[in-house]
Amino acid sequence: MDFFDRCRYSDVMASRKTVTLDPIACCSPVRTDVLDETQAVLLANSFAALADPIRLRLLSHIAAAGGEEVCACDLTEVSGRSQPTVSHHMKILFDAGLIEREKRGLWVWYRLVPSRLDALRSVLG
Amino acid sequence: MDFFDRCRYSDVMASRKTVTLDPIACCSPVRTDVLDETQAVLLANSFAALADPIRLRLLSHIAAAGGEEVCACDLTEVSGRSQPTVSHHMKILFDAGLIEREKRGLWVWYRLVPSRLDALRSVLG
DNA sequence: CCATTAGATTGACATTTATCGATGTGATGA
DNA sequence: TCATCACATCGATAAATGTCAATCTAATGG
Repeated sequence: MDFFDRCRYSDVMASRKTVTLDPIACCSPVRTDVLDETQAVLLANSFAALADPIRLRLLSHIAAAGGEEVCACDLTEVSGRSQPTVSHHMKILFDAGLIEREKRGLWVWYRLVPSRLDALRSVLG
Repeated sequence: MDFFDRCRYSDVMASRKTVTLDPIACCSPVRTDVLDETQAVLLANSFAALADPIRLRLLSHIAAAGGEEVCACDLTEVSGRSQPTVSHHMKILFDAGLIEREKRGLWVWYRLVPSRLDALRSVLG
């Protein structure tokens, strides 16, 4: 699987839910090369996950835990939104690969995926 | 004008069109502190400007010019969108402070505002 | 002046998105 | 087996967004 295979939209989408490879890793910095259509769609999708104040605060709350996990049960209070709404936003962050989730007993625990934030960051520079 | 004054949403919005100060500069990295509501709204707005593939490609095209200006007249071809649509997207990038525009004669020339990309980037790390 | 040209604005439309009540699902413990 | 709990999903609705044809605006050159 070469560079271009890894950049194919269908492949990337197929891997989004399970995720072992980082779809952003294949994109060069915005600042040096002109993005092709595929890269642009992919990146836009990632930035869209950050383009909502509620999601930024949820993400920031998890990130600020410093590697510790955060219980989903705390997030309605953090965000001031209903449980279905929080669940919806967490799914978007999860699908974007920015957080991992693990269910233990009745509770769901979230943690950051720092490499994904790094990847997005590097795209900007 | 102290830290919190600079973070007030109304102030930031009022300064967005003229821009001498960088509204993002007041925000700490997502990864270390929990964002307050005001910072989150502001940042979400900035990321929203990057959350569209057409805008990413337009921005990337300007960025790839390496400090040179890019003529608006080239951008419909670059993006494959109509002139009004391109104008709409350029306005969003401009309002987000990511590009500057200058009209000379009949043409409009765009250039990147690198500091704004830097600011956004630093928020991610 | 007037015609022409580049780009912005307007208005309309279809699509997407954020939101939440209601309901589904799966784990827990009595 | 059953009630309860935490979270996900569904369905509906309102708001925001991307798109373009038509039009407006301002600069240019005759």
